[in-house]
Amino acid sequence: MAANSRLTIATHVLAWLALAQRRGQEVLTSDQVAASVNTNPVIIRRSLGDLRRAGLVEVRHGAGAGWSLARPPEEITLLEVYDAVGSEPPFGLHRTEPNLECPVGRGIRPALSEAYGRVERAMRRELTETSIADVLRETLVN
Amino acid sequence: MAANSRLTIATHVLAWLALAQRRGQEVLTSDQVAASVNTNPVIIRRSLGDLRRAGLVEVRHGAGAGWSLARPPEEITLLEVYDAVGSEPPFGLHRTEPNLECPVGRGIRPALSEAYGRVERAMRRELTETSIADVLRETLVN
DNA sequence: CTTTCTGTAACAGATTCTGTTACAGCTGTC
DNA sequence: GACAGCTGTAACAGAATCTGTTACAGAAAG
Repeated sequence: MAANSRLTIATHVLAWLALAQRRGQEVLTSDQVAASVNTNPVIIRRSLGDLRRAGLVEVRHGAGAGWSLARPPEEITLLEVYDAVGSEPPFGLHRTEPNLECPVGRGIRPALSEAYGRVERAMRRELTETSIADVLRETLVN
Repeated sequence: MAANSRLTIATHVLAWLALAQRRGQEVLTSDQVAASVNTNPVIIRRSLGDLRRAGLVEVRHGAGAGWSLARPPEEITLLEVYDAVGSEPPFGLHRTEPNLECPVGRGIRPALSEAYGRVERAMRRELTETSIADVLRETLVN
């Protein structure tokens, strides 16, 4: 499967908004953001819509419209972005129900759910450790 | 995207082989495994092929053919299974190259690679903590 | 040599993601 | 209040991937 790039796009958008803000530019339009990400403005608006619903960005309508961060970039973690974009969990259970007459088929789904839950918690814990400000700092040294 | 169920299928297969072995059944055919997972035998053979290439199972040909674990189930971790089935990493970078004339576009890929690397390492560390024997034990109490 | 099952190719259907066009709706400014 | 600028979202196309299925050549035990 093609890896999911939604977290990447959303993080790119937020980092760019953070930098623009630091440079004194209050808002950016989806066209301006799209120019940095090098994709279609609608893709950016979809991503920004996710981020707005999660309370991470604000939008201004009318003339001079555009987007800005709703919170300081130091306080926005990658976990919030991850949840905002609504990615699928990394592992899925069986698509078709296993044979419930087999002892393994009967009990494996709760067993795997627990194991997968531990892995996802470890992943989420690590996503908490990086903020948009961290990403921006790392970005600008490269 | 539909979550990837390859790790689930492979783990199911290994747990079933482990239980059969404990019950004195030396080998299982792909048809027998498919009956427990409730899917097509070719799906199982594809999964078993991955596991064989990783050295986790052995195959016997000819009459009375079938599959068996190559190592004790206590020593097979979910990380090995995860690597064997060759899943995509959970996060992908941009599909199209970002705008390199933008400071964010220029530096964000290495920055994100590092952050994603930390997350994947946390995930892999946690996958090491569960073995096929653990999964089978949890499965049988349910 | 026969039988049994593996290994893999080829293909169909479903699903998902990105990218694109199009257009209605909101809101400052004049 | 009309206009202009940008958002929000629907609709659709193309590419990619995954599961499931059929088919068949190949290996090896007896």
